[in-house]
Amino acid sequence: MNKYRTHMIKDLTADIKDTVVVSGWVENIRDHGGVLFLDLRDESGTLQTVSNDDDMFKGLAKESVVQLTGTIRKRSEDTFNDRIATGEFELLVTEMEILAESEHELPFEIMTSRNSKDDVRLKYRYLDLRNERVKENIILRSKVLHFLRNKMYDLGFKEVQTPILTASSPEGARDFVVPSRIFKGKFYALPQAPQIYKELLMVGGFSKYFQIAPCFRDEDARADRTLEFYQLDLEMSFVDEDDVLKVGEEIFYDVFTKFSNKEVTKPPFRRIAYKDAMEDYGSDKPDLRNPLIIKDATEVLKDTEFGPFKKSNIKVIVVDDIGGYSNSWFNDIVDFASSIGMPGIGYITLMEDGSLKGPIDKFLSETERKDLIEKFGMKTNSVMFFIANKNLKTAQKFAGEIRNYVGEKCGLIDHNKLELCIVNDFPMFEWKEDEKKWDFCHNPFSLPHGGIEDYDREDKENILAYQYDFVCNGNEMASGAIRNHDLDSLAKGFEIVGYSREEVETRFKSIFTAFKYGCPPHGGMAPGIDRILMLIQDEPNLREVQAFPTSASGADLMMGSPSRLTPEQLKELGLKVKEEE
RNA sequence: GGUUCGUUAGUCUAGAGGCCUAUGACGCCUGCCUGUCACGCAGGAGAUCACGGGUUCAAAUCCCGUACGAACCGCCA
Repeated sequence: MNKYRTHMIKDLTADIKDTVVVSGWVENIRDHGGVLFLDLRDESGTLQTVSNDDDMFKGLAKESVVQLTGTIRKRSEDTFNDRIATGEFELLVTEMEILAESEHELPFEIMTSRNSKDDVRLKYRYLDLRNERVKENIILRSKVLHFLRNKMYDLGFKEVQTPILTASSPEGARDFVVPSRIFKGKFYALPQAPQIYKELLMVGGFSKYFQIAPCFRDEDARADRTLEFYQLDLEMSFVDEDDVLKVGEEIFYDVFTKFSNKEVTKPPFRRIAYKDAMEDYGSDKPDLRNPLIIKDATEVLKDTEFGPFKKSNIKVIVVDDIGGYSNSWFNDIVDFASSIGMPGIGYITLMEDGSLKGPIDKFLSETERKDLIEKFGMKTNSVMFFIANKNLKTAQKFAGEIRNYVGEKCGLIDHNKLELCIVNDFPMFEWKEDEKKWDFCHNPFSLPHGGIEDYDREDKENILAYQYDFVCNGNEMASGAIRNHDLDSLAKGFEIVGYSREEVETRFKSIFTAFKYGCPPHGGMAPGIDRILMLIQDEPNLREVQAFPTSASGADLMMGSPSRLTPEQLKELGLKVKEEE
């Protein structure tokens, strides 16, 4: 191949007769006195090498970079190692050259790096990356990117790159900003998403655009949310909602079936209206692996004497076959409920003799008992949980959390499934009680179902938008919409949340000007690459599928960012920084 | 901004007011060993118990604060 290696380790076979040169890292040395083994690792695999020279590997530290020359020798059958691909042969080393020595003491052992705490791993991420599983995640990421890119080209999309230095946008997440040296006192912003650019591409005549786009949001991170992440951003013109959803279904189905062994939902995915998702699952990202469905018992219990249920929305969840569980089992659920801020959670068990048992029972009338059992299909030994709250949304949200918790606790979740659905028909507006005003529920640029006339409706909470999320196993995987390409309609939507037409035209100048010159109907979506990888690899944390992640607080422990600038740099940028004492 | 949990040799970890001159494993160093493969055996070095303050006769251990880490709420159109 070249002067460093004749083969990558994965390309070695037992029958190679010529002299072999391989290079890589020393994974381990086993000295048996008279016979020594050195495990060599390169990007492609691991190889046992052997020497009978006691001094051959003397003083050599693990993880040093070496070049080994020798010949391939078949192992005797009783010394095969079926744990590595090269386990039926070894390299008899005649010569070793140390290309780069490593410290003898490492921050952690490569083989078990994933057991170390996150901060140590991130500080020495390049060592962590040598770990097989960590490396595998990043290699898989490469494969998925390759696959998605090919897929998009196959589907007739054109890849277009849009600026990273762009303008701060008034809506949405906080922007990361970059000071301009030339325009002192002015700032660029990093894109939260290439939203406006891709719509302008539609105006520019591109009908199928995609980009594997970096997105930046200056908001607090979570296990499934980082400051910067990648989306498969796509937009299409002359399409309706179904056209876009079909593309999304194909992308998700293909990428999951290709890279995961789990059972993947076949298209078409179930469409669930936002309202139904909230009602049945207590979430706009329902985990459909969980068979539990939330029911509404408000009507049945409308005359209840039980204080916490009075004048409340009452949600119930029935779980079969758990009636016999211990008090502490149920107390754990009560503890969970209190940990998420619920005032309490009631439950009743249907006994064999048809009676009900549990803390709530004594507050129920005979009619209520009968109705609850019949209406919600309680069987012997099933338990009904009660989630009550005066605010409907709160009741739904709490019920959704209980549904998730109990579903997992009861082992009802099939972890061998990737269960997809599409939540759509999001409401355009929601009423902000504290501000006493309407606000956009999702994306202000989405098209309302009824067009511009919709905005004249009195029941603004019922105005629905062509807006949709792809959801998998309870994770929001992609978000998208058919956009509103009518200027008057857009302006009217903004009016409802309190912006004058002049204001809107100034704030969204590019869009409002561009749309005056013939904007085709268009829509799109943006699947999250990191979350796709997280699900494929079953990682609990997004950072496991990123090559160089920051800590959850956004600090890069390896690079030391964010960092201070020198006074000279600040001066050149025209910036003054308030010093910490 | 808030809630919860955490921080003990290079790494992971034990520890519940005096049994701590801090446990164990891995790693590291030295020696032995001709077939191991997360080799084995023997020996050795390695920890101001995150930092600052307090309570106490006595603190790794209890309390307060700070820093850092993790999960979550807010936030993320």
